[in-house]
Amino acid sequence: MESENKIYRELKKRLTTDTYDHGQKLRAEVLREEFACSASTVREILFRLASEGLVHFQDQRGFRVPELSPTKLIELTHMRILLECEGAVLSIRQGGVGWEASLTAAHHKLSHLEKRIHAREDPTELVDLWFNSEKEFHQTLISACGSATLKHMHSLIYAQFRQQVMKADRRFDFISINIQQHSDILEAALAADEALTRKRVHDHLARHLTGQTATLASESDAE
Amino acid sequence: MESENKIYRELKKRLTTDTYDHGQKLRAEVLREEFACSASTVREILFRLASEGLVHFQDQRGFRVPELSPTKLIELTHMRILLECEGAVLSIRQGGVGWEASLTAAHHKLSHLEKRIHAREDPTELVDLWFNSEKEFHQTLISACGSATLKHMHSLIYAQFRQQVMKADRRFDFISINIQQHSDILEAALAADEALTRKRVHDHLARHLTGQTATLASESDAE
DNA sequence: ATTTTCCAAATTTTCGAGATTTTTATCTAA
DNA sequence: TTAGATAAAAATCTCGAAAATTTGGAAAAT
Repeated sequence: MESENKIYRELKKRLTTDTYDHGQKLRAEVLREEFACSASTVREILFRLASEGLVHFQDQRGFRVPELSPTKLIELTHMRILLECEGAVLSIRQGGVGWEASLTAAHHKLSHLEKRIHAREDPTELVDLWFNSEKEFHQTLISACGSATLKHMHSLIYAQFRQQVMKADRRFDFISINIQQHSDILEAALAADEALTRKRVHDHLARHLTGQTATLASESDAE
Repeated sequence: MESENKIYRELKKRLTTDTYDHGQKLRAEVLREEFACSASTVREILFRLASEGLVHFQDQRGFRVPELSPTKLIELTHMRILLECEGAVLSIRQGGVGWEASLTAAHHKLSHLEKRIHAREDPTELVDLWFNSEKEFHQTLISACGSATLKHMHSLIYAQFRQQVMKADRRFDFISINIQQHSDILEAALAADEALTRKRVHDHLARHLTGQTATLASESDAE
């Protein structure tokens, strides 16, 4: 009987880091057993995740991991660009030295990790670390925007975005480009160049705007 | 035993149109009785509304209508400006004649209603109609943006915004200014003037950015 | 061979009661 | 009188089982 919040976090993590397949059914009975709690508790958590967009709910037909959707990914990317540009610019204006320090720190950790990934043959073990570091960097970028609402919206969008790309991102085809882009964003932000920051955030995310999901490898065998 | 979705919609309506007071406790037992369903069903719906930000949940302490918060209102207004400007500009680019027609229609209905309100001594009966028309106009404004995600985010923000101002808006102190501003937005949008549309959307919402909630009248007696 | 109908199994949804926690009221001591 | 502790009351949370719905497959009909 784990604490409800623990189960929520564990499920959210699974839903955004490749444990489940897109389209897979989430049977309440199975999860109930796995987490040693009642079906109602699982149901409650699944509803919560459903209204965050991380699981798909259909009346009388239960819960599923949302399908891969190129359209959805493009929309989520647009929203990320909109929110992160706005948040970054506001942070530049209001953040001060404390924000610059934490952004530098977040970038340093991310950069270090990305270089390790780049050097490795098989970076599988580092995937989870990367998910966390990359998220932290982007969250820090907008952390001084002054709006809890904007940050909350961003975290909702980011989680759904992550869910859409969780399979593809595991291969790190883009890692060397990414290292450069993260540095570029840091540079522009520290220089307090608002227009340049916007451009670089946009460019960083632009590769998801094409519609080609780049999902070649393992196919998702639903159910 | 009403259908779950019906209860959800009814509760959402109450939460955004003045039926409840800010800070009021939402006792599961009371609602259970009122809607003739089980406590678990009510609980489920309240959780759903909680993750939309329309009710406040505290572990072991139940659910409440969120408190009035000037800060929150400012943040929500910023988000509305951000989302509506983006959505309107995209709609201008992609909408075509169909969109222009429906925006004109939505404005016509809203305008007609606002003139009736302006003419009346006591517009109380028209409040609910206005809530719907005003919402429809702003939703139509962004309806051709091409992003279901953006529209969904906007509807989340709009509902919370409405909840924050539901008491103050009932008095319609602003109605004559509003009539003009809605016309101005329509005009700029039909002229496909992106910058002007942005400015006018901003100006329309700017009165909520000051922090003065203008809550003089009835005080919210919690509990 | 294909479609339709119907039944049984599996899954989801609702429910009310018992366990746990918070809140309120009362009592005692400083 | 105030503060703290204790007990009673009220509310929330968890749970498993009953009710309702969907799904899968066999039998019947086209």
